[in-house]
Amino acid sequence: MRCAARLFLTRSYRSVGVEELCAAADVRRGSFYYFFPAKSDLAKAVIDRHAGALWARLDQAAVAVPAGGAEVAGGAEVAARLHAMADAVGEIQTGFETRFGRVVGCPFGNLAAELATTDDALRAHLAAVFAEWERRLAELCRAAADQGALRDGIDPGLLAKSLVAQFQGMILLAKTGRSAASEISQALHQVIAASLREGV
Amino acid sequence: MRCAARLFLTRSYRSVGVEELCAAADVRRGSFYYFFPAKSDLAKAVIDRHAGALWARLDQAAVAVPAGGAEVAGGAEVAARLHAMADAVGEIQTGFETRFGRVVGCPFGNLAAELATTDDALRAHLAAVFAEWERRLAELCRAAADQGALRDGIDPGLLAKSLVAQFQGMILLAKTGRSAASEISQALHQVIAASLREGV
DNA sequence: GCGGCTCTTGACCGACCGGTCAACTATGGA
DNA sequence: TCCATAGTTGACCGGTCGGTCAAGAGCCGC
Repeated sequence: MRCAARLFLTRSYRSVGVEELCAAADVRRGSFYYFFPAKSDLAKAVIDRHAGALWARLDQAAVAVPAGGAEVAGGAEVAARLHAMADAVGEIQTGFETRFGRVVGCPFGNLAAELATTDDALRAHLAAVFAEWERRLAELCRAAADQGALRDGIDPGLLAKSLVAQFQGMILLAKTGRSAASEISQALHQVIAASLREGV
Repeated sequence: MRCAARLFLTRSYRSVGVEELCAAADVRRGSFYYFFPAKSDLAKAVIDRHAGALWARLDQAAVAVPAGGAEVAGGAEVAARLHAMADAVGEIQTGFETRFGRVVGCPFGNLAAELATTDDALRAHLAAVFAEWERRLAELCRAAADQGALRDGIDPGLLAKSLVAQFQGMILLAKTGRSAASEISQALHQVIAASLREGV
């Protein structure tokens, strides 16, 4: 599964055959099919693995923000949490960038773009990951809205979705244009800052 | 080429073989290779076709905005142009949605995600399209900045890239989550509105 | 030693992949 | 009428795809 994660990330799902997958892991072809009914089940397992890592990273980013006493700060804490989330996903990508020498894309986004139209089970599985990601951000955005930290006209739910989209889009552009991973979190910070009221 | 555009869009590059491509166009396999050296050259041609359509649509959106007398409006015109751009790309997607019954993704984004890591020539070709798209938006954003229409701290170049990314990300989420195309332009409008000064 | 279980192995399957090719036909100008 | 050129055709290539399977290996309690 570690090898699969690496190969799917640096190349793509369809471009990596079961043969190559097994060779990389020093496993024989037949053994693979003893544990996985099909190649797509391996992909599902890889997705779950990445998802677990992402939730852990997001949780870690959330607790890293010192809890300011309740809402007295007028949303400063929730704003810091949003920026911390942006940094967290940005750091995951810079990690990939140093490991592989270039931006390789989001594990979910890559698979989603490639397989959403051809494998409905994987599509649904990835949709659930995106939904959970959005839900976590929406919680934060709603909290920001409740504290009056969002500008007029900003819908917290749409902002949450926009942030996931911003990340997915930036990483696609970085991967295609061979640009640096640092741009990704920059763009996220700018969108967040633009959505928050002046001064928070 | 029309058939190829449809099949690449509704499925994916690698999932559609040359055989099927030819069958859909009622062309024999050998004839195809008389005109295209390889399957990837067809993809390149399809990309160019889509790109031409996109530039035409963006130009059309630009002239649709009535030119307010110079910069006296304090950026209202340039703001309208930005929103018109968002509507234009949104309409392209709703067009696809009605044609195919679901959000099928961006012709460039789909191919970029799938092929950026496995076909460097196509990757570079797509990167050029994204760069041109960004350049067109950056022109608008810089004009907005010159007229003082952008909020403090908003970098026009980064905003331009963010808008392309927002579109790419939203469409990926819509495609994966089987949601409506209308969300795409909504998110774009919200990002644009958040980046502009109050009142413009 | 034995039976039963988990796991491994490599040969094998049909289907399909992108791409080639020599032979053929249709067309249009001289 | 003849020829050159443009375009067509379907058989064919080696390679790879995801997936199957019967046989066997290692290990366990008994």
